[in-house]
Amino acid sequence: MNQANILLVDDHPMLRKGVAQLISLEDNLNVIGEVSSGDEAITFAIEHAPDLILLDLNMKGLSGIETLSALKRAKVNSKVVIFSVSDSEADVLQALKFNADGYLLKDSEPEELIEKINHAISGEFVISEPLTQVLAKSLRPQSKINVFDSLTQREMENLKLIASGKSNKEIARKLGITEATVKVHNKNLFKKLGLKSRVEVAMWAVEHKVNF
Amino acid sequence: MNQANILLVDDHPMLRKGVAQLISLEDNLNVIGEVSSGDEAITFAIEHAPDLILLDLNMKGLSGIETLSALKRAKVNSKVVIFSVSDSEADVLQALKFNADGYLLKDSEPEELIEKINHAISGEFVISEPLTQVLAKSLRPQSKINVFDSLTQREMENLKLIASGKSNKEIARKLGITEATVKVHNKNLFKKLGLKSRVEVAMWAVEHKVNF
DNA sequence: TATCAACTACCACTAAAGTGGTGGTTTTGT
DNA sequence: ACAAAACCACCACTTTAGTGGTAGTTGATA
Repeated sequence: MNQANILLVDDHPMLRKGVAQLISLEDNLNVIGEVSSGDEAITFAIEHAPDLILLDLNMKGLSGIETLSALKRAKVNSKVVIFSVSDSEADVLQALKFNADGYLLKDSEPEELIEKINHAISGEFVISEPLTQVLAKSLRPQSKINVFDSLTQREMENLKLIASGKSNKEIARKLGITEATVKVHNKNLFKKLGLKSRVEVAMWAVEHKVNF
Repeated sequence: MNQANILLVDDHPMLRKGVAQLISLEDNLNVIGEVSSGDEAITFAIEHAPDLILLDLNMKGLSGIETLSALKRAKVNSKVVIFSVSDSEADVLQALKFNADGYLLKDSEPEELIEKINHAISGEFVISEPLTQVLAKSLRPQSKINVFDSLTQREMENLKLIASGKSNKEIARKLGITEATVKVHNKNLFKKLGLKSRVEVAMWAVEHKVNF
């Protein structure tokens, strides 16, 4: 690849100029477009198929995430790297969920930014280093302090076994009690967690990162 | 805190010496113990309650993860930071799952190691920078190429709704078809995925990072 | 000691989930 | 053009899940 074509999407013209300026200093990178909204980004991307799209998160109109999602749905082949001020867990996770090809912070050092952009173009997933903590945190088990230890031993066991896809009959066999009793524990479990089916219990377990 | 007390756990004496040497150069860090197995680590930790435990993953006898799990179960208050050569996704994720307080690579630069150890002692979760990619990857949706698009539109919709905890009746209403038909789609869905209950389907969806 | 909470167990009943078999429409390959 | 395959829809029927109520045992607490 000679030059990689880049599209900038951000509703702050000044910031676009700054980034464009920075990128234009690299002779293997080329800004082929600057737009200020998600709609424009989608139109432009479909037409010009840039190699990489640097996408702001907080825009008027279509949000960055919506734009990302739309781009992916439209099967645009461009790499899409989020470029945001936000280091909030929710934003980062949502970007990952919708298959962003990277997430860079606006306060990155210019050199780092250029370096990561190059990596992204060559197909690597990139993310600003300070976000490492955020990612790790979202993968670690939760506090477990509240609802969690209001559960009895049996209820806890049922919780885990339900989340493992076991039927009441199997649970009964495994715990050496009757199926009727298993159902009672389930009933109590549901009430404590405010849920109404074993599927919800299973998803609750995932949500709260229960080890089963 | 004047000096932080550190326990080294690794079955390579040479490596322990090296790390101990490095740490002893810092006057706020103090190696109070070196052991070569998980069992010893647990005994020592309970007795001396070190501030931080640097724990190797690949040991003879109790594995690092087993040791970690045992330490946490024993309610040892020490921070436990994994210190390993492995950058494999499985190892990192397992460490997180069992509530490690950090994961550092053995090929880290000495300065970085010291820095991260200090952060860990002050309660921060630490992780070597190269592992960022690993974490991000594990949070991103999967390839989706295989089993995934062998599913029909309806089956896909059912999959998502089941994982959202919806009942067949609710799904039927939402899709504007009868409950009987929903059940048929479920049946086919189960067969294609090789599962036998909606709970398994829900967990499968989580496993494969389906967006629902 | 009286009481409360957890665990166990059983029953009867309702609701929901899952299975086998039918048929009709659209898509695909020959 | 036509058969095969894939998809969607429905019903009847069986199995599993969930609810309400009763009750005996144990261990902790007031």
